[in-house]
Amino acid sequence: MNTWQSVRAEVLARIRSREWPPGELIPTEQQLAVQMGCARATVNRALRELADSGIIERRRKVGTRVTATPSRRTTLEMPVIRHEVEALGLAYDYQMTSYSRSRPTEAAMHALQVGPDEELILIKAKYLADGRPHCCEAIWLNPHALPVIPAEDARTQPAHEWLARNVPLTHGRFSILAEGASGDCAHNLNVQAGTPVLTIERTNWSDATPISFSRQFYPPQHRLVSED
Amino acid sequence: MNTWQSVRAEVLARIRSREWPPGELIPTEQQLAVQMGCARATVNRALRELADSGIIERRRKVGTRVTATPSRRTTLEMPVIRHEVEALGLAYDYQMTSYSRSRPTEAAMHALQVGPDEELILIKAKYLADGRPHCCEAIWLNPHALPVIPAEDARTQPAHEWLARNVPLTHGRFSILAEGASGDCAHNLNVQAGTPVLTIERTNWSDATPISFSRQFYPPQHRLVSED
DNA sequence: CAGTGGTCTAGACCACTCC
DNA sequence: GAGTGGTCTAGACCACTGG
Repeated sequence: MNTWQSVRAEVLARIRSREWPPGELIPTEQQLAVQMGCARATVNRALRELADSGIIERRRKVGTRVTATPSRRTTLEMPVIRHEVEALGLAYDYQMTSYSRSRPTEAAMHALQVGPDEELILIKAKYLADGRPHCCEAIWLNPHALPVIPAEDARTQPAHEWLARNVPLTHGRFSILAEGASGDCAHNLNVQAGTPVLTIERTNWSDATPISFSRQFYPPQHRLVSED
Repeated sequence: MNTWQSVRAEVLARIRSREWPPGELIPTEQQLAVQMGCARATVNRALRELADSGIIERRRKVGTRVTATPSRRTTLEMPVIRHEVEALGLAYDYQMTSYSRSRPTEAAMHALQVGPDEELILIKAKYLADGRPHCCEAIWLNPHALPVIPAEDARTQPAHEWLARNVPLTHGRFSILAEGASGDCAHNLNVQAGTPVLTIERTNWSDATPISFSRQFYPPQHRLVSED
């Protein structure tokens, strides 16, 4: 078969068999197309996939090289929490726990590029699965950069869902870390203060303007899983 | 310009402007090719990229739909620790702290699909950045599934690097979680027992055979970062 | 300048799936 | 059966980059 998948498989096999060892150049697209009896576009598609996976590195004029020390690259899904909970077959519930205008924390200042005296909207909330705490979050919104979310809207739906529907988000940034639960977070997750929690920070941008900065906290048994 | 990037940008703009709202079908490749004045293959390339990002969903005969509630999808790099440390401009060092044959833990049993009485190779090690603990790890290897790594090799290099050079790894599975540092881990990271650590579990496979199961522990200040 | 990958095209056929 | 996306082809030109 002359599918791009079969070309990818063949190239992968030769890399794994050390016929093309790490660090070495492999044949050009033209040569491979002849060897494999297919069009160059097909070879290109196969090699592009391998390059996206970090298996090979491609440079014009130089050629295609087997990555010497492949850093694993994997695609991580950050699901909407409602889906995450429902996928477990559990009853989903969202509760806003506070809505206020507050001075930013150091991290929020930095993420949203505002000064220490600019008041931001701060919404705290928790997500329940079958009535038990699944996750809690704090999200800062810049009222100068976007329409203000009404408290009533924030009470009934996660701010992220409201954002997705009302603001054209262009890109974002994730940060994953472990930390000890602070008082508020411990209370909402129903664990002792200091319990290790998995924290996911997220900054959302609309073009050049930072829109929101959120921190979501998951109790210790929670895992982010990914395959390749 | 009739590049696939410009087609992607145009489609994205119409989605963001709500001209094509979430859940709706967008025009067919054929129609878009006419509208944008380019070949269908170019439209296909653009839409395939958007589908890979989770922005749209495509089904034969049905068409292309704007994802109703986009779950964020992001690519996470799991770098070789040596590169990670050197990229910070710090001196890298690797130290094996123990090498033994041991009965598997519950997690290792499950990951490597062995019984409770099968002895596995267990290697513990730590990684240093400028002499300070950067990460520590425990890795179980199945001696019945692969050549046994000599203790001398394990002393001088991370087992993962040895594996990459000596076994054809086909795929893997990651799991990211937060937990409290256990005694060994706390000692190696030079923190108090119970300190929150970011744990990355990884199972590597060679075709249908699980080869290795590792757990790497990072101190609280460590972050996994990713952009989209 | 020349060699390599990056992309576009026009057309074709196939694979899947709804009706 | 018919409509949609998935892929292959042969050829062409472009973009980048090393010598």
